[in-house]
Amino acid sequence: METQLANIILFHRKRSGLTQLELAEMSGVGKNMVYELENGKQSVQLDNLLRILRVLNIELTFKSPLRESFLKEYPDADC
Amino acid sequence: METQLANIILFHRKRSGLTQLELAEMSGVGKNMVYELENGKQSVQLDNLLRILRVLNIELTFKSPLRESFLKEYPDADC
DNA sequence: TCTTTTCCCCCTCCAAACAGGGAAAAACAT
DNA sequence: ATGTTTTTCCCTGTTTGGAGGGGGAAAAGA
Repeated sequence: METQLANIILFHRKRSGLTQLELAEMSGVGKNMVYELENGKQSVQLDNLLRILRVLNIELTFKSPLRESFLKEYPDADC
Repeated sequence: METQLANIILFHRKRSGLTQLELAEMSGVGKNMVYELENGKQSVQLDNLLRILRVLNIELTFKSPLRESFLKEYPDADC
């Protein structure tokens, strides 16, 4: 993840046949947001990122040593 | 994900035996950040979230229909 | 019970994110 | 090559996140 985020978004946007501007408008964010995300900017609001990922049909999930233990305690967590 | 983020962070913090303040200081963010994240606030800076996840040893990864295709084009992506 | 720790939630101030405009540059067509 | 679309990257005003402080509630521990 981390630095890959830019590539992930770019890749999915291209595959979706969207321009930066189209993706921005569909996501309800400014056009610069998409540009900046695709260029590795990390100082971005989480909810803005999530809006974009939603349009691109990308889900975030987490991995950690405690994951199994967590899922046991929160059985209906979709992550 | 999404709304679960709060639970994930709380769960991992507790298991780590850290207080909100300790986690905040170790992560290099303000004490309110941890509190807000654990209370479901989505308007949070991505890099601040990542700092906290790093301390808690939580990795983010993504899931999408294009994932396999993406990993083929970016073989050394750790996500 | 009394004490200490942790959490909740208010406040203010400052820096920074963000939107939108615009124009040059690059990419992609025809 | 010429036109068209897309991307890059300025700039500006507005908005908001976020740090730090602090007080009181709540929980934990003695």
